[in-house]
Amino acid sequence: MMDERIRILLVDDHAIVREGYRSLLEKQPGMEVVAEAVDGNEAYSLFKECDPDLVIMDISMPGQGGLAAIRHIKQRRPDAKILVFSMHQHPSFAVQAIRAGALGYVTKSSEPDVLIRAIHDVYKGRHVLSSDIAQALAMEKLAGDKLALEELTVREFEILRMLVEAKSTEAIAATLNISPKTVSNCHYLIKRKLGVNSDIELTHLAIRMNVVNLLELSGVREP
Amino acid sequence: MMDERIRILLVDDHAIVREGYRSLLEKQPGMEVVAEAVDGNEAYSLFKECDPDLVIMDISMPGQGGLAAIRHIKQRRPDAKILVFSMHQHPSFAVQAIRAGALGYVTKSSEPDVLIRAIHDVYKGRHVLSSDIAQALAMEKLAGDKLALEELTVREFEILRMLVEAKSTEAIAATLNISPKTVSNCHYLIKRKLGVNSDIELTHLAIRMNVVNLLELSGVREP
DNA sequence: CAAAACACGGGCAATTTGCCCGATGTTGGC
DNA sequence: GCCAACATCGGGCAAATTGCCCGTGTTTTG
Repeated sequence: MMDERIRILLVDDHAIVREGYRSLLEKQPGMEVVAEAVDGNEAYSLFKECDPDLVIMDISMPGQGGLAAIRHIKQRRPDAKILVFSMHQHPSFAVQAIRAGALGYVTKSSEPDVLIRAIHDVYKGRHVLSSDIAQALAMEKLAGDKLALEELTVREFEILRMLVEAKSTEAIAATLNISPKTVSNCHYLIKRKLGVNSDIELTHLAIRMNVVNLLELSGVREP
Repeated sequence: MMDERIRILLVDDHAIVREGYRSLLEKQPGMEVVAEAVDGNEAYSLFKECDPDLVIMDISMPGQGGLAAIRHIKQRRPDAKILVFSMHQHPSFAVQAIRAGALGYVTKSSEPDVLIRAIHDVYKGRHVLSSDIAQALAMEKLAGDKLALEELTVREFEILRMLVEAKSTEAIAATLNISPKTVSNCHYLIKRKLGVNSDIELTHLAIRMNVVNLLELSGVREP
């Protein structure tokens, strides 16, 4: 009865962020970090091994990304509790994460207590969205500005991100373990769904939608 | 004599990252976090107020970002020790940060001990680059893509700009009163001269080189 | 359980790309 | 005045890619 601590698997590629989680969660009597992973593959392996009560996951990681890991975990255990904790403010990310099977989505700008509350909620099986995201989504809905991005499937979204990072078709195919032809097909479907007819337009759209971080592509220029 | 702890000002907009720093730095006897800021403005105010020995700064923050803050601080106190700790692997960031006046640049993927070492080095006035960045910079030097842009003829540059604005080959041909075939040829020559092999890479390069205005492409940014 | 949606990939025509070539200016040094 | 160097302009053609359709398994959903 005493021992109902939430056993947590932590997934983030930044050591300092993991340090932050640990430090934060150690102060919570009802929580315990039982494992840490630095990418999607390790996340899945450790999930199998540890069978945690809850997973806190970043979704922008090198290699096999977080979305794939979420689907993978959900496939193995459909009732897994996954809370995504991402730096991306753009609501599309939240939409994709929830569709991939996450129960909650909280931005890294959120205060620690928001995260703690989100963990409790997700642990109880409730959906959680941090307020900035919820607001952005609401705005979008009100404006009727349904983003074409949300029409994309999780897989397509995943491939889109790799494409705009200028990864080659072959590289993407190798990463995802699928045929280059499938990637190429997907590339075409993405372009059709988004209504663009060149890779350059696609890149613009991706930048505008914050699918990729402008700052990662550009030298920083500040006034 | 005993009390030569390095007094540190921490600047990062993510609470969890600050938590991570604090937790990490608390374990270091020679270091002490004397203040924390969440953006560039607050960083400058607190710098004036606290006069810390060293500043650890993230550079991708909302509002007037970290680079402006670095310049501002350096202007006030040219011998200020600033260590940039950023999630961005792209070397442009490091270049910009160092130019702005930072002494060191370490990526967030780095292990905690790398950060600790970097702090000591920067405190002593030494330059520090994390090894992934150093490697990327070396690569860039070898590739020499900075000079490549200057190899372009005026015409090529003109066409490049239209291309990255997502104008079609036909539209460009019509505008310039030349054959679409010429534009297509030029497109190829540009890619060859710049050493890229896809339009997406071309777009990235163009954005990095400021051939196109980021703000024109990026639409509305989230708060 | 049936229908829809999705992931995956083959096939194939229609473009586009990559690369080479030659025909014209036009600029600049000798 | 002449040659060289270079930029501009485009044709040609094989190789690669794209656009589009299709069929097959597998989940999700109503």
